[in-house]
Amino acid sequence: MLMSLSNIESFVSACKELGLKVTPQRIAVYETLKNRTDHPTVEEIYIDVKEKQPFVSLATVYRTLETLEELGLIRRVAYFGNSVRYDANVSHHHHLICLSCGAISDVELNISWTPPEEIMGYKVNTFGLNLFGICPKCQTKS
Amino acid sequence: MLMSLSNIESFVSACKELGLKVTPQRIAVYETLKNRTDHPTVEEIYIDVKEKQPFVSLATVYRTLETLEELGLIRRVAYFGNSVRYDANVSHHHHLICLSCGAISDVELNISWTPPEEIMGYKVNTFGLNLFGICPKCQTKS
DNA sequence: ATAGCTGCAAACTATTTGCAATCCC
DNA sequence: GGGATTGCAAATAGTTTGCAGCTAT
Repeated sequence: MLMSLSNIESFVSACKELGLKVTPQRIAVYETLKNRTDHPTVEEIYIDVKEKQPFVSLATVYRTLETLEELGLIRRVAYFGNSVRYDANVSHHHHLICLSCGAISDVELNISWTPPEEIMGYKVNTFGLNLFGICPKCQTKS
Repeated sequence: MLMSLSNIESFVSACKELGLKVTPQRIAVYETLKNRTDHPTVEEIYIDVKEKQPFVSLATVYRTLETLEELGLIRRVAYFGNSVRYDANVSHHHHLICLSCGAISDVELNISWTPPEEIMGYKVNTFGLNLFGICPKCQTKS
């Protein structure tokens, strides 16, 4: 399943607006992430990206992800394992996390709850809900 | 502020029940974590523990935390920085996370919401809410 | 007595950085 | 052309592990 052209195009125009150069590596990283829903690690993204850009370096993938995250085009995900995971879905959503294998899936939940604007001295911006459980695959294994 | 004796005692008896040897290092690690509310990293715990056990090794702190976590005496916390953080509060509670400095505080929130038992094939056990914002200290700095 | 712990040092994994070459605008 | 970006390799940070000696039970 390829990413729709409009997604690439909107990524390209976002880059231009933000003053980022549009390089094939950047497109490949973003496109890879956009095509996955499983919140891959940097290493996993790197493996995918190499199919399109065989000479890409891991350092570039790290740098690209960092840049895109700073600009809000992708999101770093709360994680429990020992490596960072990324998500191209920057809209407000929540996560389902497998306690057995660490997989993370997006969930849409209608929660009629808004966080307090301020609590314990913190100015609250946003919130995220993590549901912990066992994913379908791991249920089969056990 | 020292930890109350009853906390140490209950930790000791929990260890005995679980078949763990009660070593001064373990007590020091647990006590250190129990005395803090800021979800310290392993390095931070190590620094504190050294005040009581100057010859403790970092590897022991890592191993102790791992052991205590497996037995449910402490909890590994969702994190965004590049090191793991721990929490001696194993009761159900939520987190306030500072987007600027990464500090994590416990919050008690009354949320009249229970997660679905099953969603998208996952068997859901529990959930955690993260509120993201800016902590009091960082509000002052900016 | 002995299984479990610990300290040390070395190994490993994830991530970051310096730098020269290259590429977009 | 020129600053941003890349690839490579080396450096760093965080964590884990092997092993010999020690300690709680």
